Amino acid sequence: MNEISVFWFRRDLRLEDNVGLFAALSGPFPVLPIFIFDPAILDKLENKKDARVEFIRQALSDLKSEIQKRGGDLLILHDNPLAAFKSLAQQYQIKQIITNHDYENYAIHRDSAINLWAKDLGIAFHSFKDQVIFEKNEVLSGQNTPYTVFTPYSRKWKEKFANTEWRQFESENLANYANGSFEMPSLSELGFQPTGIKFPSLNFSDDLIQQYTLRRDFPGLDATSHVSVHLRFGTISIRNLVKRALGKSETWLNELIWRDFYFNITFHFPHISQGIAFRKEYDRMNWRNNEQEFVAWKSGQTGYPIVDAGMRELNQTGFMHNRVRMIVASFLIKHLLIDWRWGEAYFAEKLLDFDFSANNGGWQWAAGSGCDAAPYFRVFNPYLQTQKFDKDLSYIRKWVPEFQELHYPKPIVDHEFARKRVLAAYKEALG
DNA sequence: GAGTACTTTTG
DNA sequence: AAAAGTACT
Repeated sequence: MNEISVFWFRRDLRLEDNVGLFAALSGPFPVLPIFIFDPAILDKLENKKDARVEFIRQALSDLKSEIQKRGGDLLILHDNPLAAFKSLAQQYQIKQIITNHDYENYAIHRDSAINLWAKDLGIAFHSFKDQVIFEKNEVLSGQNTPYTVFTPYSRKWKEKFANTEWRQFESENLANYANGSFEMPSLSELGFQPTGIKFPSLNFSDDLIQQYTLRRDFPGLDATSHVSVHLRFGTISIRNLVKRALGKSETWLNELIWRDFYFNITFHFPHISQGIAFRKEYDRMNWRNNEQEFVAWKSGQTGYPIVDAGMRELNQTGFMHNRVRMIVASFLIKHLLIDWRWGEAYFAEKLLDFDFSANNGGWQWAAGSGCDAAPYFRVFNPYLQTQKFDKDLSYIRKWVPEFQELHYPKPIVDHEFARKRVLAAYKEALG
């Protein structure tokens, strides 16, 4: 049997600047690159029209042809990962398994099971930092504790970044692949159907980064970079993005640092992965959790045009402008008094760029229960938000075409009434 | 232990 | 100006 290294792609679906792939291709054995569609993840997706599965397939198909150009092929499996490795080990003499770190709860357990199995067979298992700039205990406070406030974290991050030597991992220039030729599973074989959703194209230029601070808050402008979906699946490298941000926009760089920050929070505070609030006392909240109002929110029928526009953008495209994400989150939690986890779950289902850490961080920020969160008594006023950020109503008109100021359905709850109600609810829970 | 600062606000 | 509290140095 042929001796090989297996490189396991997960959230790093690119050849360029891929740390683990570079290590694999630099090693002594030909590399068999694989990707595994995991039924445990796919079966949880209740809606069988899921654009993220299509995005992954497209990215895999691109990867496949790039790898073929370099004399190998990408093996795409649809199986429980441990079972997949067991059967691979019967066909190849696997000398090592190489991959990049994945920090989510499920992934950590999955990887450690495979690591254990490999160890028993004398197969080396190596994993690399690739997805973030700094991980685990690399950025700690003076007390050697993880930061829970963004600004001091970001100061330390920047200091450390400046004092670190950064190299390129030119994995795309290496071609040490094992021979092979494999079929690609079709969408229907994976149990999914086409959605018709188009992916937002990367809107990413030096010009955009430079104007980011001025323009990013206006959802009617196309002024966001849309890198999030590429970061989610690793079709773009975080190191390249940071390099491009340096010296151009502190605000845009900070957004990338927020991403590292939330990954770190997930790593250091595992209770947030069990559905518990970062600040546990916020779980004493007495939510109303009205099902009908939740349906109205999801479908964009709250009678608040800016909220409805955001939810319709999400439903139709799998994307929502960040300013509007804050508005709809605040509305669900504070105006409707619905548990932020319901909103978190709906975003998880719909967002193409869904990432556990960033999504959970964002929702708990809005709920006041998170690290460095908005104070609970800050209740976004949807009318003022519209005044400030969509004054010409261009965003609202785009997503709510029937909108006419005088003939819009009545709000499902009065703003001032809801504001007082939620302040009382928080006081009761926290007092 | 003191002093400073804290993403994205509102009435 | 006010909303509450605490993380960090």
